[in-house]
Amino acid sequence: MTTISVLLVDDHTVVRSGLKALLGTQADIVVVGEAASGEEALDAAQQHSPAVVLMDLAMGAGMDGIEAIKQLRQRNPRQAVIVFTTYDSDADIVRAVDAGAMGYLLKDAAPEEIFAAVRGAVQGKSVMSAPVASRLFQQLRNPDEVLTPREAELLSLLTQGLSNRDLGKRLFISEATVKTHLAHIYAKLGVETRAAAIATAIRREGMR
Amino acid sequence: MTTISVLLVDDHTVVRSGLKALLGTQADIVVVGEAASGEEALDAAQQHSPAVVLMDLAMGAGMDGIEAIKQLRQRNPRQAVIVFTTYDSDADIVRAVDAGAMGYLLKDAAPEEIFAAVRGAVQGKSVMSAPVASRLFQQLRNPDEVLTPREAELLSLLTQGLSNRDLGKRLFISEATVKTHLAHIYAKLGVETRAAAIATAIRREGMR
DNA sequence: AGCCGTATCAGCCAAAAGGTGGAGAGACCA
DNA sequence: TGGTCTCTCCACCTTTTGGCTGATACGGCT
Repeated sequence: MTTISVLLVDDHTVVRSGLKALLGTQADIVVVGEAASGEEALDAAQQHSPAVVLMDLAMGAGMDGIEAIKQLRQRNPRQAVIVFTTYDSDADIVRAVDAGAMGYLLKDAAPEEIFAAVRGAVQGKSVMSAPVASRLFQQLRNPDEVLTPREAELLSLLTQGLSNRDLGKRLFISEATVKTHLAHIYAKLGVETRAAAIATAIRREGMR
Repeated sequence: MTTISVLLVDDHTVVRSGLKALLGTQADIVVVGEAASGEEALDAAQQHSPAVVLMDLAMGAGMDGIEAIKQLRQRNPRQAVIVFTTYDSDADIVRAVDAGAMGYLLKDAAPEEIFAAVRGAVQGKSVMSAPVASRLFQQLRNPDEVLTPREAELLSLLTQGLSNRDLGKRLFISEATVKTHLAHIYAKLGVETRAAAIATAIRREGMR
């Protein structure tokens, strides 16, 4: 039996410690490294070449999880990345899958779920928590309401309270394009104003 | 040296596991029980009579952390409860302290911080994470930044995504008055736009 | 009685946001 | 090849919001 090497990426020491303890009980899984930020994750991945990277999306300052996934995938496409986060936000799921994530687990997942996800990932199988799966399922039924990756990215910045001008600067697009995206976002979220969009995004989409 | 018995309350298996692993490295601290909900916490506390309860505030369904703290304190006032949660929302901090919490730690706290908090708690000392302390300190220094009841009421409606006109109708005041209140709210929250105010209110003030 | 905080309202102006309609480029797929 | 999706951009216009400077009224505190 081949052992599966795993890299843990989470800015919470407690969570890394917990994952290490849980994964340590499995004979075929070995934690080869830990990282507390996106930057550290890239370094650690380079150094240890883990088969699987278990990564939180929200990491305080610096590079966020999505960006880290993109770069990890770019450097080594054979490395499987599993998202391990607290919230099942529609936008995050879309963006993570888009960035190349192989799985999407919630932090309240049972240990068996985590083990199964790690083992599945090395075989090219996607494993996700039930709530995540049901969200994706719902989106399949109403494809008109699914935000595109770009829209999700914009919405995420919108919830920071940025103006259209700032959004444009941040995303390197014109204010006109920002307005176009916003109009689409409003339609998909079923709201009419930026204020309602933010409220909906933070509450329903779990964006924070 | 007396050992300190601790009960862990968190709906995330990974977090409980991590806390157990970290606390297990300390000779004077023993984890005597775990619970995944407020209800379980009350049972476990009855059974194990721990000196300290480390508790998350957000726990899926059922009783929330604040309510659990109140009941724990009511049943055994000598038991110290330390909040161990992800967010440092003003509202949550106030409510937790009000419910009788002895400390307030964030999940990105260093292990040493957690140990110190547990040891401090049995001696009647309050320990809190730096961001939490700085929030409380800030409020003491700048009472000017506390919202008036009317402002809080308006802010609450604002987070529903209402326009100035709608706010006026809802509160039976003119749009001019709404704008005046908003200007004050923006100043107190330290923001410049309605969007940022909503984002701040929902995240920091815990309005939802 | 005078002061301060709170809540109410007005007018004016500049800036931002939203609505409408249109359009081109690139990717992807049938 | 043609259709569809996504992302990008523009112009024009209306509505909304925000900044500023005022004002009145009520209650509590000194």
